[in-house]
Formats: sequence, structure tokens, C-alpha cells
Amino acid sequence: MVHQSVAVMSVTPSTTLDSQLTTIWGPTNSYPDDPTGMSSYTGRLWTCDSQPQFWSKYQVWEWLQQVMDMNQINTSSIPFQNFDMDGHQLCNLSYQDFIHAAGSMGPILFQSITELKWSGQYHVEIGQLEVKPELNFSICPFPDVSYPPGEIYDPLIHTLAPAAYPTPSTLDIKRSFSRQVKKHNPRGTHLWEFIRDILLNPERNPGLIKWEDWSEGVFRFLKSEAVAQLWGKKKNNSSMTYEKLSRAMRYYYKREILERVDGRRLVYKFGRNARGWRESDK
DNA sequence: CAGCGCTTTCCTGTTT
DNA sequence: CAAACAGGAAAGCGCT
Repeated sequence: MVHQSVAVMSVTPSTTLDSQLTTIWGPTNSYPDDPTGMSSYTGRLWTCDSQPQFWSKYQVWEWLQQVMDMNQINTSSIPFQNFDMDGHQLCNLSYQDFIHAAGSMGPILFQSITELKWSGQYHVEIGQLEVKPELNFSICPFPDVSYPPGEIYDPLIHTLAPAAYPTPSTLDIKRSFSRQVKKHNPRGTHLWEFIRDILLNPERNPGLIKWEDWSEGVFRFLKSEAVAQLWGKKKNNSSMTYEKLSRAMRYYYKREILERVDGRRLVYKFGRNARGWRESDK
């Protein structure tokens, strides 16, 4: 009933919380001396598994989020349920499939996956952003979590293109990108998305938050102050506290991004307007 | 510059 | 008693 197999990840008890945060989130989540704060942020990439053919569903989602983050696009603007597939299936999608599945984001996603497929590198250059391949993080566990390889996916949208992909020019992609999908949402991450991403990355979640009931979107803060510090780090605000973070969380109730869970301390629940916290949310 | 969305900060009171 | 929870109020900040 309750599947939290993915969420529960043991953490070596010998390390301090601080070192956990540094080692697990450090290179991906801090921007040491980058004036724009951009390169190291975008540098948090699929650095280990450059072969998308072997991605798990989880990694496909990770990739989706990364591309959206890189382009500062709100992840709610993409139908994650259309990408309920593993890397092999993802790689078999045609350009048209991407258009069907992701609309205006299709070209960007298609270009990204195409480059990853062919080069095995991650030279992603869309708009003004560029990912520097020299960043080489040694840690990137990505254990393939819980998705049996034989799992069936019924591709309604599967119109596998013949030999040649109708690859659009980079210029076209850039044009359609800047015309259509430039949105607000600074750095692509709101608080609730930040929380969601911690939950969705159990490999990088050193026991900070855990699912209470994944199917219901219920989760609990295990180390509330540590999460607050991490959030503060992301926002370059060293004085962030759980007190303040939780005020922001409470504002989400009205917007139905979170639902109230009363009587249970540090427990929250994703609401109807929170997207992307499970494979197929309707 | 204005206005807006999303927090951030502070505070007082209540609940666990 | 120490944490959390609850919201109101207002300031701050990035973006269109």
C-alpha cells in the first residue's frame, strides 16, 4: 500500500550532518564563486550516466527536471505523466513524439536527449545557457531504483521516425524557446519544488525529509532545520530557519499546493496544484 | 518606475 | 517548557 521503498535510504551514522550536506549536496547545490550563480547550478547534471538508454524512470525524471531548471522554466508547465518511461523508451521517441508529449518544450527536450544520445557528453547549449563538461563530480550514485526492466509502456504516441530525425535547426529551437516558454519563476525553483526535488532524489537526501505515504503525497520533515539551512543556501540566505520556511509552507495551503495535515507535526501533503511528485499525477 | 508573485521576517497567540 | 502550528502584517526581491 505504502510504497516508500525508494524513499528510504540509509545514511552512514558516522558522518556529521554538515558533512553529509556538503558531500551529498555540495557540488550540486552550492555556487561557490560564480557571480551569476548559474554555471554550478546548471552544472548539477546527469554527469555520471551519460548514456540515457540505460536510465531508469527516475533518471528520466531527473533529466526532465534538470532541463527545466536549466532553462528556468516552471516544472508545472510540463506534463510529467507523458514521460512515465525509462531511458530506453525515451530514446525511442521521435521529434514528433516530443512535440506531442511536451508541446513547446518538445524541441528543447529533444535536442537535449539527442545530444546526450549521440555524444555521451552533455554539451547542452540552449538559449544563453551552457553546461560546461569539465565539471566532473565523482559522486553520482543513482542506484537504479525499483523499476524492473521489463516494465511495459504502451506508447500511444509512438510514431517512431524512420532513419533520419527531422532535426530542427538550433536557431529554430532557440526561437521557439524564447517566444513561448520564457516564464517567471526565478532559477526554476520554488520552495515546494525544492522540497519535492529532495524527496525525488533519495540518493541525495541524507534523511532530511521522507515520504510518509508516497501515493498520497504525504511527507515528513526529519531534520527541519537542516532543510531550512539547505533552502537558505540555495537562496543565499544564511539566516533561514524552519520557522520562516514553515511560514512559506503555510501560504501554500491557500493555493492548494499543499494540503493541511493536522495533528501531525512536521507533516505536509502535496495538494492538487503540486506537480511532478509522482510518476503519473493527473 | 509600477505592479505582481513569492517569499522572508517578525510577531502574538495557540497547540502539542 | 520547548517546538510546532497559525496567520496577519509588512518588507524584500526578482521579473515583466
